[in-house]
Amino acid sequence: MPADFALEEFLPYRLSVAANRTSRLFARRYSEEFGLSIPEWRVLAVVGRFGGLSASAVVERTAMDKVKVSRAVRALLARGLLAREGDAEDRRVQRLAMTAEGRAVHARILPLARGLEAELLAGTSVADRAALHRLLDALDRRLTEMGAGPGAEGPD
Amino acid sequence: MPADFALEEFLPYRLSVAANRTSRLFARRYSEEFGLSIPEWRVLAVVGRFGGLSASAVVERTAMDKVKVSRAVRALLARGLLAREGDAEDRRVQRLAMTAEGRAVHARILPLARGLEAELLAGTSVADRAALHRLLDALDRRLTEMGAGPGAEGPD
DNA sequence: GCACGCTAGTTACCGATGAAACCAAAGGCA
DNA sequence: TGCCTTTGGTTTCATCGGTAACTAGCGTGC
Repeated sequence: MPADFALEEFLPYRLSVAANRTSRLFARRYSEEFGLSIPEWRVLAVVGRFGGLSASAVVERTAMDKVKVSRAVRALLARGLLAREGDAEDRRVQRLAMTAEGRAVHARILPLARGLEAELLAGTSVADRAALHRLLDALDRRLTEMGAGPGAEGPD
Repeated sequence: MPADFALEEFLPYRLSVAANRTSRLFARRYSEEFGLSIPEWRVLAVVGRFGGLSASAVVERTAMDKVKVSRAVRALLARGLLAREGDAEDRRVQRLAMTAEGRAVHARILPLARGLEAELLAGTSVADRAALHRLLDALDRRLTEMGAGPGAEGPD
């Protein structure tokens, strides 16, 4: 059994390092400029795209834990970026919608997010980026087959 | 400002999801079969490869927080998988080495780690994997330029 | 009509995490 | 020598995250 194991080439390790450094960098920017945590920004992003979602629909779309979504929603409600309204047909469900202020913040944070992503990918080839997405797709499928629950988050 | 932002194609998000699902899956296995957390296994891995490291050298090699390394080391010492010995030249430094039992566990966990990684990558092309590593390299460099501290970890 | 199980969402609890404070030992440097 | 900064490493503390337990409402079978 070869003992020459190189942690620095081990995929789970590399992924973890890259994801965490990225998360922290983005978290810092979101937080500095908008006072949003990553879960909050994610919820805002999906509600911004698909209006009238329920919290559990957000859970599906973001792959975040339901507790984390619940907390993020509470924070966004408290800050007046989201509003919610009980569903008439199913009284367990609360539908989420952006407020005017929520839309404003969303519109301002989007370019920041896209800009950071572009900066991160600057200098990489289109082919490599395509391969990356293919591989991440494959990984997602594999993880599901291997019985890894959803769950999406590191430190915020 | 297009509002059609697709979170599910946003790189930081995808990275985070993939890394966290992977970490959790691996953590479960390491923990079930060896009672090791991911930080512990990482420390064991680097000490297994480079003997006689100091804790701060481990920090550099693993990109983990020094506090986390400190805790992982303590746990490994307590379980008798590592031993340490003060450096003669610099009395602040404690050099880490594997015990016989540490080597045994290391030897048994390695195939598990490699096997899981292989399973994760099953069905992906060599070219895509190469692209992935290229991209992760580029990302690391970019992150450093963009002022993201090291830091490596999500939930264990 | 009502007992049972299921889903939406929240709360409670506990372990993990990391920033910052801290201690001890080195290393300039005057 | 004495001071001041830096580094190795641990401890503290506030925060975050997830599992599990809980409440409320829906729906099915009988």
